[in-house]
Amino acid sequence: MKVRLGYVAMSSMLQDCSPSKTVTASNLVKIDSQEARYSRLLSLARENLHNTMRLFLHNQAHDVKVFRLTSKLIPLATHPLAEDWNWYDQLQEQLASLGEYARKNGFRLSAHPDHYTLLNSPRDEVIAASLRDLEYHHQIFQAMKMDSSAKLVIHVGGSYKNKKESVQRFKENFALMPADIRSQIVLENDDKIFTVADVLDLCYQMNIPMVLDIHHHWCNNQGDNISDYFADIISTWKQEPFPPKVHVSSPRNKKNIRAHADYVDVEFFMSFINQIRDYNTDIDIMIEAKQKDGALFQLMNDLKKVRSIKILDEASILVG
DNA sequence: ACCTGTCAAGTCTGG
DNA sequence: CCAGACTTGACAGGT
Repeated sequence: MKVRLGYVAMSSMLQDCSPSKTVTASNLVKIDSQEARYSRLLSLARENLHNTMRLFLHNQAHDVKVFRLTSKLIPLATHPLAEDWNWYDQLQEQLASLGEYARKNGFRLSAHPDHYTLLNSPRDEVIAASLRDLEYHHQIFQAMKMDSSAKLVIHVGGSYKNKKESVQRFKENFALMPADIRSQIVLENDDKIFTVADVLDLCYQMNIPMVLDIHHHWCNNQGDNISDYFADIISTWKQEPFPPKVHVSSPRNKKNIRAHADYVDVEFFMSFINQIRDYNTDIDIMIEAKQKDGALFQLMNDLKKVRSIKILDEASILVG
């Protein structure tokens, strides 16, 4: 089975290459004319897209095919201050060339709308804001001309003191989402509320692929053994062009187990690989570590010493 | 050049 | 009922 490694949003190796530059709302309102505000936002966005292309070139040069785009590509895109800013038309060309490069090189791209995107909130305004945020992410991929294999990874949401009702609300609100957005959404187990078992159940009912986060499972598992779920998690991806996706990170330390460590521990990584190798399925692993691509390449280097695997290129391995 | 408090957004906890 | 934590990179304003 082939295992490809990827990383999140930004490089710790490239200097001055942030794809997430922004301006604060309070600073933007200091600019008097609407036109000048939008032009400030536009130039930041262009810089972010330019740096994203640099990241793509860097990734391609080092065989990294799995990558998550930052949610901050277009500054304040869903903020009321930018409501009438037509970023889509202005950036369409630049986004299209990113998409073209990504497809040409077989990149697997995703995005991870942040924790404010909650499809199971009981509050209408939260649902509306969440839909806006999902539409924003969807538009980015649309401008890049990517299909629904470019996924939006989200969590189920809050517990609102009643998990059962909260899951029910997720199902109802998810069903109300536009179909093109629905087909892009995948669900991930979280580190506090919805376990692998919870999310897997929901994914089966709603026909949604499931991203397994091994670190979150470690924090939130109700005593479940993860290997009992591998077969079912894998099969949620069977209709998809890409193999199952797994998030891997090491806990920062004993005191702060939910935070991500700088690097991924090779023993920790291999203990997961050794559990899943019997299932003989290709997988893509998103390395979630503070050192980003630095952590990915460090892990690849550490893996050279592991005899039971074969190094295929700078960012993928073969597990026998 | 470097440091620190703050940031658009929601939920949950603890006082 | 309200303030603060949660998590994160980057800004903004200070030294």
